[in-house]
Amino acid sequence: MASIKDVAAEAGVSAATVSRVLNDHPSVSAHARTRVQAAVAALGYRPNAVARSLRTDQTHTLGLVISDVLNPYFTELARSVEEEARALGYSVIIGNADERPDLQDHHVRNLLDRRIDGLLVSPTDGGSPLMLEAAHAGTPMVFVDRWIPGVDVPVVRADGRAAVRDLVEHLHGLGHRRLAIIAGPAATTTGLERVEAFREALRAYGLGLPDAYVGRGDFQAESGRRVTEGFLDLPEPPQVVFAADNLMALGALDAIRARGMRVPGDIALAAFDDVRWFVHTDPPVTAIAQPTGELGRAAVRALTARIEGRPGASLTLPARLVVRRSCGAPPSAVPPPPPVRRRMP
Amino acid sequence: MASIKDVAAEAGVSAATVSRVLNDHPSVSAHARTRVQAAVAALGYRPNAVARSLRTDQTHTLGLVISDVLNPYFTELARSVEEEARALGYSVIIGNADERPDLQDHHVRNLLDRRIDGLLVSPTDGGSPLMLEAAHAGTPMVFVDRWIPGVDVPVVRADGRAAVRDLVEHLHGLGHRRLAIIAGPAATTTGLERVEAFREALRAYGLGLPDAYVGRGDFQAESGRRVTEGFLDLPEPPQVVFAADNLMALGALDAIRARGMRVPGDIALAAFDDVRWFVHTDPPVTAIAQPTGELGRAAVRALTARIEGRPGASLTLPARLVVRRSCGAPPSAVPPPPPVRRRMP
DNA sequence: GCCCCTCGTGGAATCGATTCCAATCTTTCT
DNA sequence: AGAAAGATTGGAATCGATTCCACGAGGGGC
Repeated sequence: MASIKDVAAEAGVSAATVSRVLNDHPSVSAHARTRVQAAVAALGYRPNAVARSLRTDQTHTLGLVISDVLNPYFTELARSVEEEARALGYSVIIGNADERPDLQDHHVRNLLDRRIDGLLVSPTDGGSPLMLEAAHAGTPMVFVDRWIPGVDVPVVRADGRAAVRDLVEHLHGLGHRRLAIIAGPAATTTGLERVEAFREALRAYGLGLPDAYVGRGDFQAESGRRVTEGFLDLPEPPQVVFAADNLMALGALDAIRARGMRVPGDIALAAFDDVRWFVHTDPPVTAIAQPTGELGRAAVRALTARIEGRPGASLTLPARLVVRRSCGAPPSAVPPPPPVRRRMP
Repeated sequence: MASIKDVAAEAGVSAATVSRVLNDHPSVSAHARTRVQAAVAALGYRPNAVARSLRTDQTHTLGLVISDVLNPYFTELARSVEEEARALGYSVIIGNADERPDLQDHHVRNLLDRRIDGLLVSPTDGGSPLMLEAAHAGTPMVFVDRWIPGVDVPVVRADGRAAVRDLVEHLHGLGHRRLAIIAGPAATTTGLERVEAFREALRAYGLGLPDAYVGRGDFQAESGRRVTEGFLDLPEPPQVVFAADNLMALGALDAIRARGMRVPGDIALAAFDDVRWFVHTDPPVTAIAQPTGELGRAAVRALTARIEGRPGASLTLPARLVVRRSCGAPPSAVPPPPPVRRRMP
C-alpha cells in the first residue's frame, strides 16, 4: 500500500509538502498542490490512520460499551451514537458487555489500549477498579443510561419517575391493587431507581410493595421468566407485573403464556423501555418510552465537548408512558378515580 | 500515559528488553523479566496498540459491515462474530450501512484506512468500485449472508431453498393458493434468491407467481407496509404474504392490522429470518430460521484463516422452517395433500 | 589456558505520518 | 539597490513500539 513517501516521490516534492496538502495547510503553492493531488489520485493513496494517530495522539474514535447488544434499546442507542459521532467526524467502536462485568472490563481495557479519544459507558455494575481508574486518570468519559454514583463523569439519561407515576395511576385506575416489579440488578442505577420510583408512586396511592412482589432479574429475558414464575406461584399472585426492561417483559410473557394464562385478562403486564415490537405482541405492551435517540446524540455531544476541551454537561430527559392493551381496559363497573397527577404531554 | 521507555528506565533495562518481556520472547533472563514485570505493575503500563500496529502492520482487528443494526438478525450475527473473534484474539469494529450504499462505502473506507486485518461484509448492493477494488487488492475478505457474484471472496451464508419448499408445502397444505412475496432489493443476492426459491417451490405445486404478487421492498419495515397495502388493494388480494425479512414482515403486520384484518383469518403471513419476538407477536409468526450464530462464527473462522495465510473456505448452511400460527391451522374440510417432500429435521 | 559457542542485552533502524526550524526564493518598501 | 518581510519548501525529529545486528560475558571442550 502506497505511503506518503511514494506520493512525495511521484509528485516530486517532500513528504512534508504532501502532508501539508493533505491537511490543507495554507502555505502550499498552487502548483505543488495540484501535483500532489494528481499523485494521490494516481496511486490511490490513502493516509494510514494508524501512523497519523501515533503522531497526533488522536484517533478520532469513540468507544461505546453497552450492556447488551441483543437488547433493542441498546442497539437503538448505539445507532444514534454512531450517527451523531459520524456527523461530528468521529468513528465509534462498540463493545458488548453482555451484562457481564468481566466482559465490560475486557472492552474498556481494549478501547483504552487503542487510545480512543473518549469513552461512552452504560455500566453493567458498580464500577470496576479499571473503570474508576480510567475516569480518575482523566480519560474523557460520559455515562449513558446507567451511571456510577460518586464518579465525577457527566451522565446522560432518562428520568422515568414521572412516567412511572403515570403508569401507576393508569394501573390503579384500572382497578389493580397488587402490583409487582421485576427489578434489574442492584449493582446498576437503573436497577435500583426503577424500583424506588415504583415504590414511591405506589405509596402515593396508599399501596405498598411487599418484598415478595420485588423480583430480582438481570435485564435478560430468562430472568424475567424465572421471576414471573415465582410471582405466579405465590399464594396471592400479583395482578400486575412491571418489568424493568423490555427483555424481562418478554420473559414474563413467556412464563405467563406457559401457564395458559392471558394478558391482561388473568394478569397485566407493563415494561420499562418501549421497543417497536411491543406494538405487535399479543397483546400490545404498555411501556415507558425513553427518548433513546436523543440520549445517544446528547451523550456524544457531551463527550466530544469534553474531548475538545469544552465543558460537557450532564443531561436528564423525561421518559413517557405509552399506554397499550396489556394492562386491560378500564372496567366500566368501577368509576375512574379522580386524577391525581396529569399525564406528561 | 507511561511508555515503554518509562518502563525501561524504571526497570533499569533497555526498551528492547521490555519489549521482549512483553511478547514473551525466550531470550530474557529471569532476573530481567521479574524486574520488568515489577516496573510494568508499578507504572500501570499498557502497551500502546497504535504504535504496535504501526510497527507490526497488524491491528488484530476485524471490520464488520452490516446492512442494518436495527435488524435483530444482524445484531445476532454481529454478536456471534464478536464472540468468535474475541476467542481468536481479534477485536471487531462494526459499521452500520443502514441499507445505504454510500454509508457502506463510508465504513469500508474508514475500516481500510484503519488498516484492519480483514473485512466481513454483508453487502447492501451489487458492490461499489471501492469494495471490488479492496477485494482485488488482496484485503482478506469474507461475505456473510449476502454476497457479490463474480468476486473471488469466500461466502458464508444460509441456503433457504429447502426451507422455502417446506414453507410452500405447509401453505399449500393449508389450502392457500394465491401466494405473494415481499422481496428484497434486486441489488442483493438475498433479495433475488428468496424470490427465485419461492417461485420454484410454487411451480412444484403447479402454482404461478404473477408479477402483481411480487412486491419490491428494501428490507426495512416501512417498505413491507407499503408493499402489503398494494397487495391488499389488488382486485384479488393474495391469501398469503411471505416477507423476505423480519422487518418487512413487521411492516406487513402493521398494514394488515391498519385495515382491521386478522392474521391468519383474513390473510396469512410468513417471514424469512426468525427472531425471538416472532414467538410473541399476535399471532406468532411462521418463519424460516437461519443458523445465525453458526454463520457468524464460521465467517470469522474463514476470515482469520485467510488473514493467517490458511485457505478460508466458503460455507453454506441450511435454514429451516419454524411453523407457528400465522398461516392458519389446517382446515379440516380439505384433506391434506400427499407429502411431496419431507420437512427438514 | 585458549577458543568457540550460546545467551542476554542494548543501540539503532524502522513503520508512516506530522511539525518545528532553517533555508531559499520572491516580493515589496524605502 | 539593498534590506526586510513573506511565501514555500525540505530536512530532521518525533510519536511508541518491534526487531535486526553486534557486542560482551560466561561455559564447555580440547
